[in-house]
Amino acid sequence: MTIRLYDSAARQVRDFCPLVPGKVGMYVCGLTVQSEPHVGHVRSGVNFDVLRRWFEASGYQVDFIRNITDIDDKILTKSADQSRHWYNLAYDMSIQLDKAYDALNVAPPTYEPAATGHIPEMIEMITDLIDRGHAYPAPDDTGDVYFDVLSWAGYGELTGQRVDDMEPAGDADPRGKRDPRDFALWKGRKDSEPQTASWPSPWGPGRPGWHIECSAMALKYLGSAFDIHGGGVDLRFPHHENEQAQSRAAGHDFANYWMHNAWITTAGEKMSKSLGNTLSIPSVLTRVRGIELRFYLVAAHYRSHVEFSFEALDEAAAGFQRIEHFLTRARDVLGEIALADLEKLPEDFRAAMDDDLGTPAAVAVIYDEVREGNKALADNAEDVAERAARVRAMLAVLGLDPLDPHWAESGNGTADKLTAALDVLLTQLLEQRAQARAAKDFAAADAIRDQIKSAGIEIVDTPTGSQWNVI
RNA sequence: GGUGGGUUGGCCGAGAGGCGAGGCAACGGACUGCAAAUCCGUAUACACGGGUUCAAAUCCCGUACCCACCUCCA
Repeated sequence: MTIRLYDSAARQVRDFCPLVPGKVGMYVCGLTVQSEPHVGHVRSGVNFDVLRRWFEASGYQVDFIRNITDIDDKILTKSADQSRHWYNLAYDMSIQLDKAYDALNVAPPTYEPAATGHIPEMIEMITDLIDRGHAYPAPDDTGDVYFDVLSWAGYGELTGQRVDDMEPAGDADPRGKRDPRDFALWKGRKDSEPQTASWPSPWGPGRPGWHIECSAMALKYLGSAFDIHGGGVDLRFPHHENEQAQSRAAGHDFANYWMHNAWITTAGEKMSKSLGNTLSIPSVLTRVRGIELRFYLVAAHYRSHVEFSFEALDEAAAGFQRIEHFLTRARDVLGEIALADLEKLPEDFRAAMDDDLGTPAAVAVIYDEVREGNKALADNAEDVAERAARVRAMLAVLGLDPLDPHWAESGNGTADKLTAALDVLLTQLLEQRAQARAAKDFAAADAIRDQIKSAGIEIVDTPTGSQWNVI
């Protein structure tokens, strides 16, 4: 069975053929840590986490590099506005980002390199580009170094654009450029910028341009050629176009496949422009749990534009709870639920995932299994066990297994203790209600049920007795 | 101006020539003391106009509207 992926460079779905059999090297552009992470930011994290998990489930050994860019124009501007050190802002935001990823069960990558830790590697690559005639230091005294776009015939091929149709790059003062579309590899330090934001280089003190860090870090950790490069669609141009141009101009094959996830918008606007912090991860998590937000993101195809709404988010949460309830009831019957072997994943599920990560169809398979499992709950424990194990395994591939300890609310066992304490109290109440029902004192029975419900706990009556769930 | 994507039922969201993905909500039924949960069933779709075809939501042509990128962006 072959995994097929949409390669945005080829603009079509291609069979995935790894450069080294059994191994995958993937590089994903993480964030520029300049503001609090919101729902849009983490979509990319979740989507590529699912891809990574599917590769691993399919038997690949994955080397997954996801960088953070911790120095750039915006970090300097914003930190100055907030009267704080730029590195404090970047560090603070990277901590927030880690928390957001953790809240959504986005597994840490193999390594998360930061741009500022790789200045020598970047300088080396820039030097190489100058030696090869594809870059030049600005002739003025700015200390800038530019990539020479016209010297590289392949420029524009990733995004299917002709250089003549492009607008000039605005990332630096254009006076030193040979061509207005040339982009900065190195930015000479300006007097207005903090000393701490500059590094020595053959061209004087300065800092890296925006794109070079990814080329340098991908080269260092994944080698001259690697399998997959990913990121949000907005990065296709200029970021990825420029990365590919500079890496190939420096003699590297670079990425074999390019994958881009689509946007999440609100009210038709992309999130980076709108709504401030109302859609920050901590804020959204006051409304739904992390696992529900992740389900919302996974239930849509990664290349589909998602129009975010709280109504749709609530719907997704309700839908996910149906899956969870099946597992809860199955566990009550079975004691515990095994995790099915990956070879036993339903064929439809595998086929959906192999087809360019068809998570919507994969989720539909989970619902089919849940429906059949719910039926079996009445009289066929063996069937329940098999189906529940498959549901868990499918959810685990999507990072959505509710029984994964990652989702436990606290790491110190408090949640378990509280659950045990509640169970003691509720068992007594349920016993009282059972006696009332047996005596046909339904008013008393319903009063107990209402009281429990007002505490946010629902009662599920089954032929073998009553159970409780926190709603 | 250049490049790419989209418009599917009350809502979300798949699919890509023939059998109505799935979910949420709604309605009817089963179960229940009544509910809840669960199961069974029901209805409501492919932006518009042409064309190709035995057959089009799907392919082609045209139109409308929306969105993204064109050097800040996940």
